[in-house]
Amino acid sequence: MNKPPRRPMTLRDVSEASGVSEMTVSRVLRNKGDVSAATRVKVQEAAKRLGYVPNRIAGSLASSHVNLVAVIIPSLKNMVFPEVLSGISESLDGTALQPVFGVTEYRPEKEEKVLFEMLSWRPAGVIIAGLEHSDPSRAMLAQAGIPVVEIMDTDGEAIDACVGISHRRAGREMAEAILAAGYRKIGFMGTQMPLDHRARKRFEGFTRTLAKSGVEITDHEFYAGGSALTKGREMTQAMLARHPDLDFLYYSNDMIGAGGLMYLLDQKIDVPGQIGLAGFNGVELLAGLPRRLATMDACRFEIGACAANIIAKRVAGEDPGPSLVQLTPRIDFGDTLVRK
Amino acid sequence: MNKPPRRPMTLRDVSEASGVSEMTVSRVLRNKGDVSAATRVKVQEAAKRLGYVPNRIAGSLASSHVNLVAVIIPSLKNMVFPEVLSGISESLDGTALQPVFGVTEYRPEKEEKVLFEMLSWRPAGVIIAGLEHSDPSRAMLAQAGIPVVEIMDTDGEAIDACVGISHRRAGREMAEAILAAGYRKIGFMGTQMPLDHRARKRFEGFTRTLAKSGVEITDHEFYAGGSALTKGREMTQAMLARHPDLDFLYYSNDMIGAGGLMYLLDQKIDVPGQIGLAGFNGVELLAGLPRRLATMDACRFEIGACAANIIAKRVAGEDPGPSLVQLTPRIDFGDTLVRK
DNA sequence: GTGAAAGCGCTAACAT
DNA sequence: ATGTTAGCGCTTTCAC
Repeated sequence: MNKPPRRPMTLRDVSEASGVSEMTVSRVLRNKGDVSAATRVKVQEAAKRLGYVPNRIAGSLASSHVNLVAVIIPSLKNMVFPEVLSGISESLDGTALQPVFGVTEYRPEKEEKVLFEMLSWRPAGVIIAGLEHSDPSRAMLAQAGIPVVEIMDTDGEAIDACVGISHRRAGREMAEAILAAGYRKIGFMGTQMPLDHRARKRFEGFTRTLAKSGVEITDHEFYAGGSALTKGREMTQAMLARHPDLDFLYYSNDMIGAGGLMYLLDQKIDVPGQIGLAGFNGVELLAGLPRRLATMDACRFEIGACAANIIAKRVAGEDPGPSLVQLTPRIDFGDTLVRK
Repeated sequence: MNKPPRRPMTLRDVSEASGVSEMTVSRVLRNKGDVSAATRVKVQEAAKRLGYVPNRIAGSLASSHVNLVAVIIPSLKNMVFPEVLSGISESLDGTALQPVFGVTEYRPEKEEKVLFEMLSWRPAGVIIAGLEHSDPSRAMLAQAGIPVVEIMDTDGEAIDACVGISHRRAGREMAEAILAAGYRKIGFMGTQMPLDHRARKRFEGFTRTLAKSGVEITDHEFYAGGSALTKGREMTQAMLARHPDLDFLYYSNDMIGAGGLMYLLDQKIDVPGQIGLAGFNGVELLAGLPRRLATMDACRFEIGACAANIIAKRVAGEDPGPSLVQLTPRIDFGDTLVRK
């Protein structure tokens, strides 16, 4: 039985074990340059036998190439972001690039910290949620000299590239659909998140469009914490108690919308006859509900995949295509938003 | 307007800008060693003005200290894992350590690749889901000379430390509860995942315990892909069509369980009078459903937090506590598993 | 309290 | 096809 070596293994160990120079070992392990088949085999065997794991820290320092892509998102608790990550992960799968994730909790200071931390590893690119960043954050991104893709939102000024949807437009289109369907007494429910700029923009797009038609939302409520489904239930109940004459409820996400839907069905309220409903995100989950909630897909997976693709292309020196990719989600009317 | 420098900034730039030696600049930036207040201020100002971001690749190579913790999980699509990540992330928040995530898609080869990739960054520790790994993976982990915490499952042989629950026991306890409640004609539904060892162990614990009481499951079905809620619906419908006399349905996760519950409620079937139901995971989501599905908490957040804690303690040289932490989830009977 | 020298483990560039 | 040399940007160690 060999004890595991205390000193981590180096190229030199493989070199000695195989009787081949460090340089050639390095070449074999990276499939770079011409190496004779015989040497190649000798080296590979030695490396495998020893269980050699290269030290990328040294490698990256020497080559000034890093195969990391920094990905910065607000949260992991909202399924939206894991889905974006999946898109990134899958899109990067064929390449040598590797995603590294950081979470900001919707806090600009935390974003700054995480960004600094990640940039200190000199990643090959950055994918970051949103267009709103502190000045130091923007400065860091601009200075980094690497591709930066801001994702999820296109309403604003991008530093470099941008992939997402217009949340103002999403709010606007939902408002238009609701008005077109004949609803007029409208309530809004959303998360209490001053720093969730995308939710804010949807809300703004929504209320402004209503205003243009002379409609003002009758009631609105914002929540924080707790199970979204439960909150949707509770808020819906409370809002209808305050305004029994409401004929439409727009929810800033599908989860609370689903909660509201469940409540209304429990109460035997006619949906969408008496009250119409809509959410946002197009979460796959909802497909199994008794009635399909109207919603709008946020293109989460696609956004991740496309952003990663831009980074990969740029790193490879290929043409990454346009630096602004605006996806245009369509309304899914489901069963809860229909002409009265 | 200054153009962003093409050559990334180094300590030397800060040194020159501040008139202080590189060495002292380094000390200031790391709060190490004695530096006069005057010099400290000079350096900090220069660093800030220039927007200097240290190069941790060089730093880590020189110091052979890396502040990364590798976290390896099967998937991001199942909310369970983002929750574990949140636990890790929060637990590491006070420390200098930073989590780095890799996804295996439940495939041992991919796990091996991801592990190799991550170990090549010489992380300070590894947190990895499950106890089942390929021989090369186990060898890498054992050789790495860093703390390794295997999480989520305690049924097996850990390489180093282990934090999780016993899924066999979870299956067993659920079986016992179901039998105690008087149910006898039992159906099982789960994911078609030969490589999801935890689901497999729950199933084994479940069926073995039933067998001890002379009960064999009447029917079972495994699904792959699609919306879990929808699948739960469909499978439940199909299974009841095959066996209308079933009196209990055990689902390997809460999502398909919720789908089943919705179907049964739609059909006006008496739950839990005619049929009892149980899921697994304790997903917060379900709190808003019309009836609370019986379930068992998988302690996801807690597992992540505890694992991260062990790594942090070990890295800090403190006592990490016992190397096997077995959490014991209790059954939440909800409204769907009650004595008949 | 500060600085100079050496070297972390690897790879680019240049031999041979 | 293989080896040699220099150095990536920082920190450790030791000197002052």
